[in-house]
Amino acid sequence: MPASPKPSAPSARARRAPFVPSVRGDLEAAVASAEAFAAVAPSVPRTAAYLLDRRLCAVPRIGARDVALWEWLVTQAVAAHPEGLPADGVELALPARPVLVAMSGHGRPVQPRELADSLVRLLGGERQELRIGDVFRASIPSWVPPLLRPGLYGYLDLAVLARLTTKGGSLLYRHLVGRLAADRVRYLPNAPPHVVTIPVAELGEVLGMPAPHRMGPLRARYLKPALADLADHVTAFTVTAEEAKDERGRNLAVGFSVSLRPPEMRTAAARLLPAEDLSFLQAHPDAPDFQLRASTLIKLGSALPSRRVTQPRPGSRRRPEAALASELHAWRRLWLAALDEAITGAVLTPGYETASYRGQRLLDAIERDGADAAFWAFVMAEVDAPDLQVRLDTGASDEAIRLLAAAERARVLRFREGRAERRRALRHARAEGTLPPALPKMPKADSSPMPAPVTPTVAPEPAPAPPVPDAALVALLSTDEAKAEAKKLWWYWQPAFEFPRMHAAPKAKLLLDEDLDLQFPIFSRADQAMGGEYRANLAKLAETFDMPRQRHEGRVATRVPDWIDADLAEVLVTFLGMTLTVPVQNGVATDPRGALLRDRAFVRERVRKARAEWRERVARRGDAYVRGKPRTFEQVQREIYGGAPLFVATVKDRDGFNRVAPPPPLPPAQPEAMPPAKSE
DNA sequence: GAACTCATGAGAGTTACAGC
DNA sequence: GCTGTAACTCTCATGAGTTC
Repeated sequence: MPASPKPSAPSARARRAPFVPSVRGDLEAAVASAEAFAAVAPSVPRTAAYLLDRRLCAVPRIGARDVALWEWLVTQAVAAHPEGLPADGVELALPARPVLVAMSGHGRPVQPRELADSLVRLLGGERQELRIGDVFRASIPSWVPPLLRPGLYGYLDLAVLARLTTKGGSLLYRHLVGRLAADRVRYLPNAPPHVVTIPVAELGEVLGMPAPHRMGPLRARYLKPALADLADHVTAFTVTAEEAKDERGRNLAVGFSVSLRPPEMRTAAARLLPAEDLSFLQAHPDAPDFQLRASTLIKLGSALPSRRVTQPRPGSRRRPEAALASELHAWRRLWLAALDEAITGAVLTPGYETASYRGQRLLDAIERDGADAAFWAFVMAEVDAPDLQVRLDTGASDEAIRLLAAAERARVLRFREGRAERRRALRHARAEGTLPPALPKMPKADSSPMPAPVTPTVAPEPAPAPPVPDAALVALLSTDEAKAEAKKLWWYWQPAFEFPRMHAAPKAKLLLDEDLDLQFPIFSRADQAMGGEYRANLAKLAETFDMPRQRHEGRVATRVPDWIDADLAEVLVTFLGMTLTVPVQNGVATDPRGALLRDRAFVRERVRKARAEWRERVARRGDAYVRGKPRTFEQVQREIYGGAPLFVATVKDRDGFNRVAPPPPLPPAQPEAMPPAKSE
């Protein structure tokens, strides 16, 4: 007799909302030029099944550039069908210009005729006569959609694909990314290389070599050029190959040793951390040139596995445990020590002379890439070759504690000096008349001395100005005065950009109430001409950041909703507050109103998604979860076992099989609502 | 005898440049 | 921005000789 069907409890994974893969990097910004494409380096998610499929390798006469084109086509198809590709394939009509950028990784712009040739090689059919501004047709064959059904994902870097020159290199890169995804390999510092073994015949297929697959030609014509290509252009990992032979010397397989490189800042994922964990940064600022963003530390925590928490064993399905907040603070202290060493020249270790991010080289990197990128590179260099962290191990000596304290004091002095310098510059600029004088505490609406380029008086008018035509609006925002005002507005937002949870809502409210009219008269007039879209964005920013309160709740401090994390906070400030500051400064604000509307729509979508994800997470954590309080044993167990009841009462049925006991009858409805009389 | 290395040449692809 | 062209580079197939 077959066992009675037992309804299995849904696992935690099954109950979780499915992971939605998305492109890393701004595709739209990337295709502006080949340089922008290399800088943004968009990465696209692909399932392991798709990456390990060999039908693309078998396309006759396929080249490295064809692979780059192919991945671009699939990316566009996925973007056009976010709910899943149709089973019978996808017909696309795409502009030629972006894809030419995505194929031009070798320094020379690819020409439309080469795109046309590539399309014929990949998809067959009639050759299309193309020009750079044309739209071309492409069809994704029906074998692709089933391979892209959700599963394990790896990320292909499209900029790497554009740079690779050999077809073996491109195909091997795809295959190795697929194997890393299938084997769930994640970065761990000092982890041994992950070995991917591929039999010779299979390797021939992977590299696109026609049969017969003999090791001699395979090695000389495909494998060596491919490995050299990967060594030159792939940034995510390094790979070496070793051939395995049998006892008679016959080649059996090739073992690829893949070492993941430390994650890059742009690809690291941000995660939710309690605000109090990183409020330390806000209370301990550095000089602007060296100030780190909270989001950088959060990303670092996600990218670097913790050394204090026991990590999952190799091959485990579990993700590595992220670094603890205390570990992030330790990295920050080390960074301060390195900064102090570089500025003062007081050498701490021999690495000062040799390491890539120490001494003057560290200061150069900060000037070139910014403090956050330099900090990231410094930490990754220390992870690879620990030097300063050995010297400054606080458990080893008191001297290390003294050095770290000295670095902290140096940070305070830097910050104070920078602040004093900014104030001196402000006073100097006001004395010279390049900046308006300081505003009185109680501003007079009728005596604003701010010079305006077109009309000198900018007092708020009772009736809204009639809409200015777009050309006039663009002209208004193209003057030198408007550019100066945009620069001033950009600086005005900086505190909110750095510390959004503290400053974003107050800044938005201040701008709405008085500062926009008084300090930014040109922007105020432009906003009136745009129908008040900028003010609407500011109102949206203030409302999103500062939750509405009940009457009995205090209104002094900003009350930031729980679902706003550090990244979303930056997005809100950037897209609602600072939208026009950069384009106006650069003189490229051709459609300011459209930009405001687009940004608001983008933010609305991000907010909706963040709120939905937060609700889902809270619901998963359990009914009695309170933010900031440790969960009970039972809550943790429920999460582990996917909500299945921890203890199940059973009874035997008439056949003698144990069944889940029916739930006990509910207590009588609301007996305590009407307490019985004491006399009873 | 199987598998490998090496040399060679054809053809396709890539790159750079001039001219429009 | 496009086209034509020549030089260069790369890919691929093939065959002779060598090694195990």
